[in-house]
Amino acid sequence: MKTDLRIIKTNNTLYDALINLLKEKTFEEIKVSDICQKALVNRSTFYAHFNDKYELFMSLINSLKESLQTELKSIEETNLKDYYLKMIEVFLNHIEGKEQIYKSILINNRSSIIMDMIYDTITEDINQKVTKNDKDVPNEIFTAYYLGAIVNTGIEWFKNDKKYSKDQMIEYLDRLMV
Amino acid sequence: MKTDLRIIKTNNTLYDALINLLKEKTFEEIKVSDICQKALVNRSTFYAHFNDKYELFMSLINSLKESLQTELKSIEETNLKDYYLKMIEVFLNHIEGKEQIYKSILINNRSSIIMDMIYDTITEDINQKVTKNDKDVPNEIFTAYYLGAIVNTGIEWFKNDKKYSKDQMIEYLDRLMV
DNA sequence: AAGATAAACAACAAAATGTTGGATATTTAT
DNA sequence: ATAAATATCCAACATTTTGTTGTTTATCTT
Repeated sequence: MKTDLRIIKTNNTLYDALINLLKEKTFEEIKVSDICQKALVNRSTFYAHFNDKYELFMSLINSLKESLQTELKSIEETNLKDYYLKMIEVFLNHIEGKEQIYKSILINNRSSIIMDMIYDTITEDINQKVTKNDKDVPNEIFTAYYLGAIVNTGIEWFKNDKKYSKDQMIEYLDRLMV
Repeated sequence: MKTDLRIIKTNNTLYDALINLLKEKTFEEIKVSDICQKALVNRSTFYAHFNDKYELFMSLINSLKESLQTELKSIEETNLKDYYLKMIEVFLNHIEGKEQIYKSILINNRSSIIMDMIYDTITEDINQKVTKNDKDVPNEIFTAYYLGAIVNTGIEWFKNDKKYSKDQMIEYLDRLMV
């Protein structure tokens, strides 16, 4: 049994409304009524779908997470170094592909949830595929270090209007990772 | 003209109340009335000091920022590598010193604002002191990379109940930075 | 085309936010 | 130690935002 078109439709317009509002104000400043007004959806309908704005937001974040997860699946390398190099590419492609959404969230809001989401998602993927590192350091530390470096660099690149090309960035990150 | 003791007093109890509430719930879930109730401060008094709970929160974050700034001043190294090694120490000491506050914020809440604050503060300090890096990569990229790595590793260490000693962590980070 | 159901609408209750004026308590400065 | 200054308390109120509900209308599914 497939989902009613009307449901998909209102969900999407609610997502869109939220994304656009995020360009104007902080998430905290956005009221449920703002979202509904922009989405041309009745407030009672909103509550039929989500308990509050956080649920809507998390649902949005979750759809991003699912995309990222799928994209990470393409990485087959289990060797640490190779995995990271591939991952950098997948990651930069990912945020570039969802540019509008990421931009709207990163403009007025602190990188927060998004970074956590990305970080967690990649960590899970790494833990499944890569088992040990060559340096003499515990795995969690190792992962925290390199993921922190790569994700943060990617986000900064993105926030600064992608001053360098994606290929250039991959090049830079490769060089730094040596 | 020094500040009225009463003001300092209520401000402090409001901070304390917020910090303790953060151990129990998300910042979003905390209401102004909750804070006042816990602080034994009248709600109208709260509004005499802060426009909303965000202002209180940001004021708290800001006091953390000021400490960190002061502590970073002790670093005199302008050579990049040396700066980072010193900075790691200052940084880990900083979060360990304010353990209770950082813990309360990091338990139920996403690392977000805190990480941004730390990241921004150290970046400013770096930009004042260190001018160029040896690798063939733009400065912002370089900084984003290493700071992302170090700060993230530090936060993860802290969130996981400091499984390793601080000296051990400094050792690990030194090794990874080579 | 008929039945099912989502969305709109309107009305309401409750929670939380802000604001205000006057009484009370504490602090500062003399 | 006391007077003047002012921060806090208190209580009441207006406003905003959140949630909920029952009915009608529109849209989708089969």
